[in-house]
Amino acid sequence: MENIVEVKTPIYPIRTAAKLLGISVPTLRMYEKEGLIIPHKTDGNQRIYSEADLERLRCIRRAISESKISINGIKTIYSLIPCWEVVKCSEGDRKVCNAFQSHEQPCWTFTHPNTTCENRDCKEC
Amino acid sequence: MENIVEVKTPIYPIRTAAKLLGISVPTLRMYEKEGLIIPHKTDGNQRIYSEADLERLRCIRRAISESKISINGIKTIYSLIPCWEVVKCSEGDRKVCNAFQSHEQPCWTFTHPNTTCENRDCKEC
DNA sequence: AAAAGTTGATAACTCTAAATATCAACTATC
DNA sequence: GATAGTTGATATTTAGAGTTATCAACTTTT
Repeated sequence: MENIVEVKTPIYPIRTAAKLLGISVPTLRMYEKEGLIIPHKTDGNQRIYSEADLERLRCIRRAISESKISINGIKTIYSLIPCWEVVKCSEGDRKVCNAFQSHEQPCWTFTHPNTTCENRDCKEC
Repeated sequence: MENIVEVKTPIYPIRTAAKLLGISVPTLRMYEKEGLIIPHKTDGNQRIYSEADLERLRCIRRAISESKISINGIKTIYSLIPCWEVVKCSEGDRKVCNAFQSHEQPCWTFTHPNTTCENRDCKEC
């Protein structure tokens, strides 16, 4: 448990994260714009990445550079994850869930007003 | 039932299929090489496409041109389809199934020796 | 058996997705 | 308050995926 808390703690500013990943800052911001990652932000609206974020980004990087999967492909793959099976949300929740039927975007890019998922955090590699 | 048989009947030679899809013959052959489609072949090893093949290819075409999903992305998406849930194959079958664990290629690009799937035909859009 | 269409393989081309560079305005740090 | 780093937005570059062209050998059709 200790461990899980630690890897999720936001510590790296964008420049450091970029350096650790071997990519540029604009690229990192672009991944966020595409909805592939959602880092923590400071009160002043600056991004801070956790160790878990970096791991997720390494996974994305591998998909792009090695597996030759396009960003839209990754988005679609993420959107195929049936998060409702993981979360076991209610029938009622599903009816108002925007993510339940789309395959264009990962579930976490949608808003989940008034559902079990409101503050959840999904992922997969 | 009649209908299903009809759409699966191979009728179009490659040139016709290419024209109907608005793409070139080499492209069509490339999709096959990538494992996205497996058309019927004549005794003389020439491809013949069914109406169902064309529909599948239109789906692939949309994924590439409109959704901007790379071919490797499509392959991965196809490989994520849990065919074993559709087919309800046995535990024994799964143990010898090459497709059961990989996410690099669609299940139908693997050989299925001595399993329920031996002569099956999967798809999704 | 001649004409039209096919095969697989290789080489060449064309786009455009992905990455980067650059900017003025803002935030953090010392 | 000055230096370093950030933000979002736009413009530019580039690497290579996707497509097409071309080939001699083969198949189909008439």
